[in-house]
Amino acid sequence: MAKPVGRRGETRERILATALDLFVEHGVHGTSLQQIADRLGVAKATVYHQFATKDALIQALVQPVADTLGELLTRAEAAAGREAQVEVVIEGLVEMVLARRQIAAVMHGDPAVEAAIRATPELAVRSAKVKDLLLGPDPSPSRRVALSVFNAGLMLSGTDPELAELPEEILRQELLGTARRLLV
Amino acid sequence: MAKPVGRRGETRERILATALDLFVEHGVHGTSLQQIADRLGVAKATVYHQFATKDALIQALVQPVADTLGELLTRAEAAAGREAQVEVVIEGLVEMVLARRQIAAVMHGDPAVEAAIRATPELAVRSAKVKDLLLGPDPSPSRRVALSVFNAGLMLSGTDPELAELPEEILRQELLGTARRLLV
DNA sequence: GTCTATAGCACGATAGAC
DNA sequence: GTCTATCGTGCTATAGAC
Repeated sequence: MAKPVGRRGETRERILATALDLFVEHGVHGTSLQQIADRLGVAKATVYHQFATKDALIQALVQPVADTLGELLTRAEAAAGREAQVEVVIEGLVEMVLARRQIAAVMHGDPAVEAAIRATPELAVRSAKVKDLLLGPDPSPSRRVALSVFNAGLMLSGTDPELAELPEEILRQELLGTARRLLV
Repeated sequence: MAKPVGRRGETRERILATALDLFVEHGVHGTSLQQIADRLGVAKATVYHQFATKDALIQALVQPVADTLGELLTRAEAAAGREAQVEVVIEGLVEMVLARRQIAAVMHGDPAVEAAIRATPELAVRSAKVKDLLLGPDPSPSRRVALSVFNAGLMLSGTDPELAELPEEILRQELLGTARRLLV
Protein backbone atom coordinates (compact mmCIF):
# COMPACT_ATOMS: atom_id res chain seq x y z
CA MET A 1 0.00 0.00 0.00
CA ALA A 2 3.03 2.27 0.33
CA LYS A 3 3.63 4.71 -2.52
CA PRO A 4 1.87 2.51 -5.08
CA VAL A 5 1.79 4.33 -8.41
CA GLY A 6 3.05 7.87 -8.32
CA ARG A 7 0.50 9.77 -10.35
CA ARG A 8 0.47 13.51 -10.27
CA GLY A 9 -0.90 14.96 -7.04
CA GLU A 10 -1.04 11.58 -5.37
CA THR A 11 1.45 12.43 -2.63
CA ARG A 12 -0.54 15.54 -1.89
CA GLU A 13 -3.74 13.54 -1.51
CA ARG A 14 -2.03 10.99 0.70
CA ILE A 15 -0.73 13.74 2.95
CA LEU A 16 -4.20 15.25 3.26
CA ALA A 17 -5.79 11.90 4.09
CA THR A 18 -3.17 11.03 6.69
CA ALA A 19 -3.33 14.48 8.25
CA LEU A 20 -7.10 14.21 8.50
CA ASP A 21 -6.88 10.84 10.26
CA LEU A 22 -4.47 12.28 12.81
CA PHE A 23 -6.45 15.49 13.25
CA VAL A 24 -9.52 13.43 14.16
CA GLU A 25 -7.49 11.38 16.63
CA HIS A 26 -5.46 14.09 18.34
CA GLY A 27 -6.80 17.42 17.15
CA VAL A 28 -4.96 19.84 14.90
CA HIS A 29 -2.76 21.36 17.59
CA GLY A 30 -2.10 17.89 18.93
CA THR A 31 -0.78 16.67 15.57
CA SER A 32 2.71 17.62 14.39
CA LEU A 33 3.92 17.59 10.82
CA GLN A 34 6.50 15.09 12.01
CA GLN A 35 3.72 12.69 13.01
CA ILE A 36 2.08 13.08 9.61
CA ALA A 37 5.36 12.46 7.83
CA ASP A 38 6.19 9.47 10.04
CA ARG A 39 2.86 7.74 9.46
CA LEU A 40 3.27 8.32 5.75
CA GLY A 41 6.87 7.11 5.75
CA VAL A 42 8.33 10.28 4.30
CA ALA A 43 10.47 13.13 5.64
CA LYS A 44 8.94 16.22 7.15
CA ALA A 45 10.42 18.32 4.35
CA THR A 46 8.37 16.32 1.86
CA VAL A 47 5.22 17.54 3.54
CA TYR A 48 6.53 21.09 3.37
CA HIS A 49 7.19 20.65 -0.33
CA GLN A 50 3.44 20.20 -0.86
CA PHE A 51 2.17 22.67 1.74
CA ALA A 52 4.09 25.82 2.56
CA THR A 53 2.75 25.92 6.13
CA LYS A 54 0.57 23.90 8.46
CA ASP A 55 -2.15 26.50 7.95
CA ALA A 56 -2.03 25.93 4.19
CA LEU A 57 -2.62 22.23 4.80
CA ILE A 58 -5.67 23.00 6.94
CA GLN A 59 -6.99 25.38 4.32
CA ALA A 60 -6.63 22.67 1.67
CA LEU A 61 -8.57 20.28 3.90
CA VAL A 62 -11.58 22.56 4.33
CA GLN A 63 -11.67 23.76 0.72
CA PRO A 64 -13.88 20.88 -0.50
CA VAL A 65 -16.43 21.77 2.16
CA ALA A 66 -16.51 25.36 0.93
CA ASP A 67 -17.08 24.07 -2.61
CA THR A 68 -19.84 21.70 -1.50
CA LEU A 69 -21.61 24.42 0.45
CA GLY A 70 -21.40 26.69 -2.58
CA GLU A 71 -23.08 24.13 -4.84
CA LEU A 72 -25.62 23.44 -2.13
CA LEU A 73 -26.58 27.10 -1.85
CA THR A 74 -26.88 27.40 -5.62
CA ARG A 75 -29.28 24.45 -5.69
CA ALA A 76 -31.24 25.81 -2.74
CA GLU A 77 -31.66 29.24 -4.29
CA ALA A 78 -33.02 27.58 -7.41
CA ALA A 79 -35.71 25.77 -5.39
CA ALA A 80 -39.22 27.20 -5.25
CA GLY A 81 -40.45 28.19 -1.81
CA ARG A 82 -38.82 28.09 1.57
CA GLU A 83 -39.91 24.57 2.44
CA ALA A 84 -38.27 23.18 -0.68
CA GLN A 85 -35.14 25.20 0.03
CA VAL A 86 -34.90 23.81 3.56
CA GLU A 87 -35.31 20.31 2.19
CA VAL A 88 -32.48 20.83 -0.33
CA VAL A 89 -30.16 22.16 2.37
CA ILE A 90 -30.92 19.35 4.81
CA GLU A 91 -30.35 16.67 2.18
CA GLY A 92 -27.18 18.36 1.01
CA LEU A 93 -25.74 18.68 4.51
CA VAL A 94 -26.46 15.05 5.34
CA GLU A 95 -24.88 13.96 2.08
CA MET A 96 -21.84 16.12 2.75
CA VAL A 97 -21.33 14.67 6.22
CA LEU A 98 -21.64 11.13 4.89
CA ALA A 99 -19.16 11.81 2.10
CA ARG A 100 -16.67 13.69 4.30
CA ARG A 101 -17.28 12.45 7.81
CA GLN A 102 -13.88 13.29 9.21
CA ILE A 103 -13.68 16.77 7.75
CA ALA A 104 -17.11 17.57 9.13
CA ALA A 105 -16.08 16.41 12.62
CA VAL A 106 -12.81 18.32 12.64
CA MET A 107 -14.50 21.42 11.28
CA HIS A 108 -17.02 21.61 14.07
CA GLY A 109 -14.93 20.57 17.02
CA ASP A 110 -11.45 21.99 16.62
CA PRO A 111 -10.64 25.60 17.54
CA ALA A 112 -7.62 25.54 15.22
CA VAL A 113 -9.83 24.64 12.26
CA GLU A 114 -12.43 27.16 13.31
CA ALA A 115 -9.73 29.82 13.13
CA ALA A 116 -8.87 28.62 9.62
CA ILE A 117 -12.55 28.84 8.69
CA ARG A 118 -12.75 32.43 9.88
CA ALA A 119 -9.71 33.07 7.68
CA THR A 120 -11.48 31.54 4.65
CA PRO A 121 -14.13 34.19 3.92
CA GLU A 122 -16.04 32.18 1.34
CA LEU A 123 -16.46 29.28 3.78
CA ALA A 124 -17.51 31.48 6.67
CA VAL A 125 -19.99 33.33 4.46
CA ARG A 126 -21.48 30.14 3.04
CA SER A 127 -21.80 28.51 6.46
CA ALA A 128 -23.61 31.59 7.73
CA LYS A 129 -25.94 31.54 4.71
CA VAL A 130 -26.77 27.89 5.25
CA LYS A 131 -27.57 28.56 8.91
CA ASP A 132 -29.70 31.58 8.07
CA LEU A 133 -31.61 29.62 5.49
CA LEU A 134 -32.36 26.87 8.00
CA LEU A 135 -33.29 29.36 10.70
CA GLY A 136 -35.72 31.22 8.49
CA PRO A 137 -37.09 34.70 9.06
CA ASP A 138 -37.62 35.83 12.67
CA PRO A 139 -36.77 32.44 14.22
CA SER A 140 -38.21 31.43 17.59
CA PRO A 141 -35.95 30.43 20.48
CA SER A 142 -37.26 26.93 19.94
CA ARG A 143 -35.99 26.84 16.38
CA ARG A 144 -32.68 28.41 17.34
CA VAL A 145 -32.02 25.69 19.89
CA ALA A 146 -33.20 22.91 17.60
CA LEU A 147 -30.86 24.12 14.84
CA SER A 148 -27.90 24.47 17.20
CA VAL A 149 -28.38 20.93 18.50
CA PHE A 150 -28.94 19.49 15.04
CA ASN A 151 -25.98 21.27 13.49
CA ALA A 152 -23.48 20.11 16.11
CA GLY A 153 -25.02 16.66 16.27
CA LEU A 154 -24.97 16.18 12.52
CA MET A 155 -21.39 17.28 12.05
CA LEU A 156 -20.12 14.95 14.76
CA SER A 157 -22.38 11.97 14.04
CA GLY A 158 -20.27 10.86 11.08
CA THR A 159 -17.37 9.91 13.34
CA ASP A 160 -19.31 8.76 16.40
CA PRO A 161 -18.01 5.26 17.21
CA GLU A 162 -21.49 4.35 18.48
CA LEU A 163 -22.75 4.69 14.90
CA ALA A 164 -19.76 3.17 13.16
CA GLU A 165 -21.49 -0.14 12.51
CA LEU A 166 -24.59 1.33 10.88
CA PRO A 167 -24.73 0.89 7.11
CA GLU A 168 -24.41 4.19 5.31
CA GLU A 169 -27.88 4.02 3.83
CA ILE A 170 -29.46 3.49 7.26
CA LEU A 171 -27.46 6.36 8.70
CA ARG A 172 -28.56 8.59 5.81
CA GLN A 173 -32.23 7.84 6.39
CA GLU A 174 -32.00 8.29 10.15
CA LEU A 175 -30.10 11.56 9.90
CA LEU A 176 -32.71 12.85 7.48
CA GLY A 177 -35.42 11.69 9.87
CA THR A 178 -33.75 13.41 12.82
CA ALA A 179 -33.37 16.60 10.80
CA ARG A 180 -37.04 16.62 9.89
CA ARG A 181 -38.11 15.95 13.46
CA LEU A 182 -36.11 18.99 14.56
CA LEU A 183 -36.35 21.42 11.69
CA VAL A 184 -39.51 20.90 9.65
CA MET B 1 -10.53 42.05 40.38
CA ALA B 2 -6.93 40.85 40.69
CA LYS B 3 -6.13 38.60 43.63
CA PRO B 4 -8.97 39.95 45.80
CA VAL B 5 -9.07 38.06 49.06
CA GLY B 6 -6.76 35.09 49.28
CA ARG B 7 -8.90 32.43 50.90
CA ARG B 8 -7.75 28.86 50.94
CA GLY B 9 -8.02 27.17 47.55
CA GLU B 10 -8.93 30.38 45.81
CA THR B 11 -5.86 30.47 43.58
CA ARG B 12 -6.58 26.92 42.55
CA GLU B 13 -10.13 27.81 41.56
CA ARG B 14 -8.96 30.86 39.66
CA ILE B 15 -6.47 28.76 37.73
CA LEU B 16 -9.15 26.24 36.81
CA ALA B 17 -11.55 28.95 35.64
CA THR B 18 -8.91 30.71 33.55
CA ALA B 19 -7.68 27.46 32.07
CA LEU B 20 -11.22 26.53 31.10
CA ASP B 21 -11.78 29.87 29.34
CA LEU B 22 -8.61 29.37 27.32
CA PHE B 23 -9.35 25.72 26.57
CA VAL B 24 -12.69 26.74 25.07
CA GLU B 25 -11.00 29.43 22.97
CA HIS B 26 -7.94 27.56 21.73
CA GLY B 27 -8.37 23.94 22.71
CA VAL B 28 -6.29 22.12 25.33
CA HIS B 29 -3.27 21.47 23.13
CA GLY B 30 -3.51 25.03 21.86
CA THR B 31 -3.27 26.46 25.38
CA SER B 32 0.05 26.61 27.22
CA LEU B 33 0.51 26.91 30.95
CA GLN B 34 2.34 30.15 30.21
CA GLN B 35 -0.84 31.58 28.66
CA ILE B 36 -2.86 30.55 31.70
CA ALA B 37 -0.33 32.12 34.06
CA ASP B 38 -0.12 35.30 31.98
CA ARG B 39 -3.87 35.86 31.90
CA LEU B 40 -3.99 35.29 35.63
CA GLY B 41 -1.03 37.56 36.26
CA VAL B 42 1.08 34.95 38.03
CA ALA B 43 4.21 33.02 37.17
CA LYS B 44 4.06 29.67 35.44
CA ALA B 45 5.62 28.02 38.48
CA THR B 46 2.62 29.13 40.53
CA VAL B 47 0.39 27.04 38.32
CA TYR B 48 2.72 24.08 38.75
CA HIS B 49 2.53 24.56 42.51
CA GLN B 50 -1.20 23.79 42.37
CA PHE B 51 -1.16 21.14 39.63
CA ALA B 52 1.76 18.80 39.20
CA THR B 53 1.19 18.43 35.47
CA LYS B 54 -1.07 19.75 32.75
CA ASP B 55 -2.88 16.40 32.82
CA ALA B 56 -3.61 16.83 36.52
CA LEU B 57 -5.21 20.18 35.74
CA ILE B 58 -7.42 18.58 33.10
CA GLN B 59 -8.38 15.81 35.50
CA ALA B 60 -9.37 18.40 38.10
CA LEU B 61 -11.54 20.14 35.50
CA VAL B 62 -13.54 17.05 34.58
CA GLN B 63 -13.91 15.76 38.15
CA PRO B 64 -17.10 17.80 38.88
CA VAL B 65 -18.70 16.23 35.83
CA ALA B 66 -17.89 12.77 37.11
CA ASP B 67 -19.46 13.69 40.46
CA THR B 68 -22.56 15.13 38.81
CA LEU B 69 -23.02 12.04 36.64
CA GLY B 70 -22.67 9.87 39.72
CA GLU B 71 -25.46 11.71 41.58
CA LEU B 72 -27.53 11.66 38.42
CA LEU B 73 -27.25 7.90 38.07
CA THR B 74 -28.11 7.39 41.74
CA ARG B 75 -31.28 9.45 41.30
CA ALA B 76 -32.14 7.64 38.06
CA GLU B 77 -31.74 4.21 39.60
CA ALA B 78 -34.09 5.26 42.39
CA ALA B 79 -36.80 6.20 39.88
CA ALA B 80 -39.62 3.76 39.14
CA GLY B 81 -39.82 2.51 35.58
CA ARG B 82 -37.73 3.24 32.54
CA GLU B 83 -39.69 6.27 31.38
CA ALA B 84 -39.16 8.01 34.70
CA GLN B 85 -35.48 7.09 34.63
CA VAL B 86 -35.04 8.59 31.17
CA GLU B 87 -36.75 11.75 32.34
CA VAL B 88 -34.42 12.05 35.34
CA VAL B 89 -31.35 11.60 33.14
CA ILE B 90 -32.50 14.11 30.53
CA GLU B 91 -33.28 16.75 33.14
CA GLY B 92 -30.01 16.09 34.92
CA LEU B 93 -27.93 16.34 31.75
CA VAL B 94 -29.58 19.60 30.69
CA GLU B 95 -29.04 21.03 34.16
CA MET B 96 -25.40 19.93 34.11
CA VAL B 97 -24.75 21.57 30.75
CA LEU B 98 -26.38 24.81 31.90
CA ALA B 99 -24.36 24.85 35.11
CA ARG B 100 -21.06 23.90 33.47
CA ARG B 101 -21.38 24.99 29.86
CA GLN B 102 -17.71 25.31 29.14
CA ILE B 103 -16.70 22.02 30.71
CA ALA B 104 -19.38 20.24 28.74
CA ALA B 105 -18.17 21.77 25.48
CA VAL B 106 -14.51 20.98 26.10
CA MET B 107 -15.35 17.45 27.20
CA HIS B 108 -17.15 16.59 24.00
CA GLY B 109 -15.02 18.42 21.47
CA ASP B 110 -11.39 18.12 22.51
CA PRO B 111 -9.38 14.96 21.87
CA ALA B 112 -6.98 15.88 24.67
CA VAL B 113 -9.84 15.95 27.17
CA GLU B 114 -11.32 12.80 25.72
CA ALA B 115 -8.01 11.09 26.44
CA ALA B 116 -8.20 12.36 30.02
CA ILE B 117 -11.73 10.98 30.27
CA ARG B 118 -10.58 7.56 29.15
CA ALA B 119 -7.93 7.81 31.87
CA THR B 120 -10.60 8.59 34.51
CA PRO B 121 -12.37 5.24 34.81
CA GLU B 122 -15.25 6.47 36.97
CA LEU B 123 -16.10 9.16 34.45
CA ALA B 124 -15.86 6.84 31.46
CA VAL B 125 -18.01 4.24 33.23
CA ARG B 126 -20.65 6.75 34.26
CA SER B 127 -20.83 8.30 30.80
CA ALA B 128 -21.34 4.85 29.33
CA LYS B 129 -24.06 4.07 31.87
CA VAL B 130 -25.89 7.30 31.08
CA LYS B 131 -25.77 6.53 27.38
CA ASP B 132 -26.96 2.97 27.90
CA LEU B 133 -29.84 4.16 30.04
CA LEU B 134 -30.92 6.61 27.35
CA LEU B 135 -30.51 4.04 24.60
CA GLY B 136 -32.59 1.45 26.39
CA PRO B 137 -32.68 -2.28 25.66
CA ASP B 138 -32.18 -3.40 22.07
CA PRO B 139 -32.17 0.13 20.59
CA SER B 140 -33.22 0.74 17.00
CA PRO B 141 -30.91 2.49 14.53
CA SER B 142 -33.31 5.39 14.72
CA ARG B 143 -32.79 5.77 18.47
CA ARG B 144 -29.03 5.32 18.16
CA VAL B 145 -28.80 8.19 15.69
CA ALA B 146 -31.18 10.40 17.66
CA LEU B 147 -29.13 9.90 20.82
CA SER B 148 -25.85 10.54 19.06
CA VAL B 149 -27.14 13.79 17.59
CA PHE B 150 -28.74 14.88 20.85
CA ASN B 151 -25.71 14.07 22.95
CA ALA B 152 -23.25 16.04 20.81
CA GLY B 153 -25.73 18.84 20.26
CA LEU B 154 -26.55 19.19 23.94
CA MET B 155 -22.93 19.24 25.10
CA LEU B 156 -21.99 21.95 22.61
CA SER B 157 -25.14 24.06 22.80
CA GLY B 158 -24.07 25.67 26.07
CA THR B 159 -21.25 27.55 24.35
CA ASP B 160 -22.85 28.13 20.95
CA PRO B 161 -22.57 31.88 20.27
CA GLU B 162 -25.88 31.70 18.38
CA LEU B 163 -27.60 30.88 21.66
CA ALA B 164 -25.59 33.21 23.88
CA GLU B 165 -28.35 35.80 24.12
CA LEU B 166 -31.07 33.38 25.18
CA PRO B 167 -32.04 33.64 28.86
CA GLU B 168 -31.03 30.55 30.77
CA GLU B 169 -34.60 29.59 31.61
CA ILE B 170 -35.62 29.71 27.94
CA LEU B 171 -32.59 27.64 26.96
CA ARG B 172 -33.45 25.10 29.67
CA GLN B 173 -37.00 24.69 28.42
CA GLU B 174 -35.97 24.44 24.77
CA LEU B 175 -33.22 21.91 25.44
CA LEU B 176 -35.71 19.80 27.40
CA GLY B 177 -38.16 20.12 24.52
CA THR B 178 -35.52 19.10 21.98
CA ALA B 179 -34.54 16.14 24.12
CA ARG B 180 -38.14 14.96 24.35
CA ARG B 181 -38.69 15.35 20.63
CA LEU B 182 -35.69 13.12 19.99
CA LEU B 183 -35.68 10.64 22.83
CA VAL B 184 -39.17 10.12 24.26
C1' DG C 1 3.34 30.20 48.05
C1' DT C 2 5.35 33.04 44.60
C1' DC C 3 9.11 34.29 42.07
C1' DT C 4 13.37 33.99 38.36
C1' DA C 5 15.97 31.09 35.69
C1' DT C 6 16.82 27.27 33.04
C1' DA C 7 17.08 22.37 31.63
C1' DG C 8 15.60 19.33 28.02
C1' DC C 9 12.92 18.61 24.27
C1' DA C 10 9.58 18.98 20.26
C1' DC C 11 7.68 22.20 17.36
C1' DG C 12 7.21 24.79 12.68
C1' DA C 13 9.91 26.08 9.17
C1' DT C 14 14.23 26.49 6.09
C1' DA C 15 18.71 25.39 3.59
C1' DG C 16 20.97 22.86 0.52
C1' DA C 17 22.75 18.17 -1.27
C1' DC C 18 21.25 14.68 -4.43
C1' DG D 1 10.71 15.68 -5.37
C1' DT D 2 12.85 13.63 -1.46
C1' DC D 3 16.32 13.61 1.70
C1' DT D 4 19.48 15.13 6.09
C1' DA D 5 20.58 18.66 9.03
C1' DT D 6 19.64 22.61 11.45
C1' DC D 7 17.72 27.23 13.14
C1' DG D 8 14.99 29.71 16.36
C1' DT D 9 11.07 29.42 19.24
C1' DG D 10 8.04 27.88 22.69
C1' DC D 11 6.71 23.99 25.30
C1' DT D 12 6.41 21.10 29.88
C1' DA D 13 8.54 20.69 33.88
C1' DT D 14 12.08 21.54 37.62
C1' DA D 15 15.47 23.97 40.80
C1' DG D 16 16.19 27.01 44.13
C1' DA D 17 16.05 31.93 46.12
C1' DC D 18 12.94 34.72 48.86
